[in-house]
This record gives sequence, C-alpha cells and structure tokens, in this order.
Amino acid sequence: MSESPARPEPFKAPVGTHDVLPPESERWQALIAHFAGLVGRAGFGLLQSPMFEEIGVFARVGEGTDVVRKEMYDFHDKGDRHLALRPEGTASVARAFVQHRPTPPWKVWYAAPSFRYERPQAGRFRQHHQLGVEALGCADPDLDVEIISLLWDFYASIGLRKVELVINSMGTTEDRRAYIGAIREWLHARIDQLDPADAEKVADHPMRVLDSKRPITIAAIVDAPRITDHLSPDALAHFVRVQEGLAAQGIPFRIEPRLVRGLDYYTHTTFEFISHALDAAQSTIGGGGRYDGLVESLGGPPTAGIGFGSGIERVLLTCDAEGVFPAAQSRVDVYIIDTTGGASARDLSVELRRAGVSVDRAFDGRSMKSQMKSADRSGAAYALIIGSDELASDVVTLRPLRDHQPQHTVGRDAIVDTLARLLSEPTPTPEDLP
RNA sequence: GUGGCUGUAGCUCAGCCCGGUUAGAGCGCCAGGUUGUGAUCCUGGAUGUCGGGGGUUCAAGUCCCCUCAGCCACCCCA
Repeated sequence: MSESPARPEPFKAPVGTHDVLPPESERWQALIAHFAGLVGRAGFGLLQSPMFEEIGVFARVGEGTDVVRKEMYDFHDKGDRHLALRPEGTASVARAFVQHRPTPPWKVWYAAPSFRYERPQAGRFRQHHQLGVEALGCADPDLDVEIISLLWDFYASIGLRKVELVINSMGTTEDRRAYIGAIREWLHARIDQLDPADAEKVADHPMRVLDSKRPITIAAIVDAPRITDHLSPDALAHFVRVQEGLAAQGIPFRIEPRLVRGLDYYTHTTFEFISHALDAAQSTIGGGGRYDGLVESLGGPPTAGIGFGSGIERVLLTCDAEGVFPAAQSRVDVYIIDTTGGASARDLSVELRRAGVSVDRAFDGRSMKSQMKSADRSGAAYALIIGSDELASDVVTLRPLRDHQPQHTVGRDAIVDTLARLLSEPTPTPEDLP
C-alpha cells in the first residue's frame, strides 16, 4: 500500500513538431552554415523576419491554395489581432520589402521554421524548416538561372546525386489568366472522364487538376493544352533564355508543362527539385519560381521577384537515403580529470577556454576510471590529469588519447601555452611533445 | 479532415494469439575487478504508472471499449 503521489503526465513536443538533439543538430548547423556560405558568395544577405504575420500577408497571396485555405496555423492574440504562423517563406520576405523598400535588386536568404496545420507523415510536419533565397526587383531571366543554379549547386555540394530538376513556365499574369480560362473550358468538356475528386476542382482551380496523381485523371488529360504552348512572345523568350542559361551551366533539367506549384502567385519560371532517393509521396525537396505580381498584391509597387525554398528535414532525409552528409560528432580538444576536489578543473578549464582551447571536464568528484571514460567519450585528443601527486608538485599530466604516445608531466604554469601550441599543429609529432 | 498499422526500461525489441507466482533480453548507463588511467574483457547494479482511462474476470502487459500519441497512406506540400 505505497501511497506515491500521482505523477503528472510528462509533456511531449506538440503534434507534428520535433526536437533536434546532438549529434543530429550538428548536421543542421553544418547544413545551414554551408548554405549561408554558398548564397553569401552570390551576394545574398540574411533576412530575419518574424515567424508570424498578420494573416492577410499570407491570405492575400494564396487564396486558392490548400496551404492557405486549410493548413494555416492561425490564432488571435490578446489584442485580438488575427495572426498566422508563417506557412512559407516568400510572403514574409515580400512584406518586408514593401515595408522597408530596400534598393533593388534585393537579395536575401533565410533559414527559418514554417508551419502548416496538417497531419504529420513521412517528411511532413506541422513545423518544418526551410532554407531559401528571394531576389526582388529584377526581371532578368539570367537571375532565374542564378537562383536555380544555386540550389542545384547546394544539393550537389552536400553530395546528393539522385536529384532531378523539373522546370516550367507559367507565362505572364495575362498568359496565366488566359490559359486558366482555356484549360477550364477544355476540362469542363471532359469532366465525366476525370476522377470525381479532380472534377470538383475544375471550376475553381483547373490548373490543380493537371498535377493530379490519379490514374483516371492522368489518362484523361494527356492531350490537354499545355501552358508552354500558350506563352506570349515575351514569356517564351524569357523561358528560352532560362533554358539556355541552365544548359550553359551544365545543369540537366526536364520541362514539365504540368508542373503547377502550390501557391497562386507564380509567373514565368517555376521549378522543383525531386529526389529519386525518396519515395514518391514526399519527394520534392525544394522548389520555387518567379512571382512578379506578389509585391504589388501586398501594397507595394510593381516588382519582379524570384526565389526558392527547400525543406531542411527533407534534404537531410535525402542525405540519409543517399548515405551522404553524415552527422559529425562534436568533440572537445581537451578533457580535464581532477581527483583532488575539482578546484583545479574549475580554474584550468576557464583558463584554457580563454586561450581558445575547447575543454570539457567531469563534475561531481567521480572516480578516475569514470572520468577517463568520460574523457574518451568526449572525443578529446588529450586528457589533463590532476591527482594528488600533480597537485603537490604543481604539474599536470598530459595524456594523449587518440594515439599511443606516452603521457608526460607539464608544469602547471606552462600547460596553457603547451596545449595551445600542440593543438595548432595539424598533426602532432613526437618533437612537438614536451 | 479520412483510413491503416503500432504504443512494454534511456534506445531497439521479446512476452500478447492460448489471461495465472517478484515483467525479460541486447545496447546504453552506474559500480567493482591490487584504494591514480579510457576505448577490449569479466562480474554486479539501478531504471518500467507494460501510452492513459474505463470494462470483463478470482486474476489483465495479455481480452473488450474509449482516448491520446507515433508511424504510414490519401489530400496537399518542403
């Protein structure tokens, strides 16, 4: 009859969210740093923007899309403002552009969480993270090529090989509008040949029918008019220039006239990167396009824009599937073992860190054996041992852990310099040892 | 929002079909193996509201119902 007090139900991360712990988080850091370097060298600067906005920022630009219609993670705050967690990166960037009016071309990148209220599954979460860039105020098709090349090079440089680039052109806003009318009419005439689920979309979102995965629909629309056959001369010239540019960079691509991306605002070039290492369901690892009307719809001046977003979780999933970009175990250079009460470890660790040496140590006065195990696990190249003998003689024992060199004693006042010198050598040789 | 599968130690899982003594394994963790030395080896140890709630029963990890969560698929997307 033990009366243990009822323990509260332990908390868990909310549905569709997840913690990223070391060592996996080391990969995240490395991936983001790699991305930052790549786009930084192309003149993109970091934009930090709020992860929530007035809901209109997102609603205005995606009224016809599921991302906005049913997946928005929205709420009312204590001031009764209707806000939404950012479902994707582009709208926030466009809003910041309208608000601050930087001098175009404005090239920014971000690494930020995105939120969608939907049921999680493989490669899909309520909070996921995107790496992205946006470039506003420039309509040059060579910028399209630059943007696509960056994402291509990003995937290639982290080791991904089974990635396919698919491109399409939505034409100008007028082209798009005219095509929507034409395709609606064409589909309407064959509506009984479509899968019922797709037939429902014909009236409001006819283009969505084009990228249906339902076999009945796919069979029914093989001869549907293609937007690439309905481009105005300007749009066609733009699209051709993009293709020439990609070819000149040696980037293979496939034109997919039925590629219709999930957001309403795209014009001209749209593109997706598909991983063939992932199962079909969530195989899109990145995508983007040009959105020449977006800034205007947010109250800004007519401004061209283009960008991409790529999901970090999916990219890392793809890395796992291809066996590339593994997590690197973080390690310290030095691990201090102190069996004399801890004051030496306490003070020496601070001294060494101030000298730029990475140091960890054991706490709680554990046994030497236990501390040595911790030193081994820490990945440190050297253990610094301070026992009663060392303390009495004012020295420390320097024990290499990664090779079979013998351990040495070093004067307490010389150890910081000794280690700093030792660790600055690429590969320590016997002559470097004291 | 709809459907399928799964929830047992920190992790991976066995046990459930055919209810029955103190619920197991491996890994990990902790400690010891001549009281100062890791990664191997040996020995020992700790940790479980058996996801939660209700029901059936003399008895439930095991059977039934509800619920929550995870995974997966649809939808859609990164």
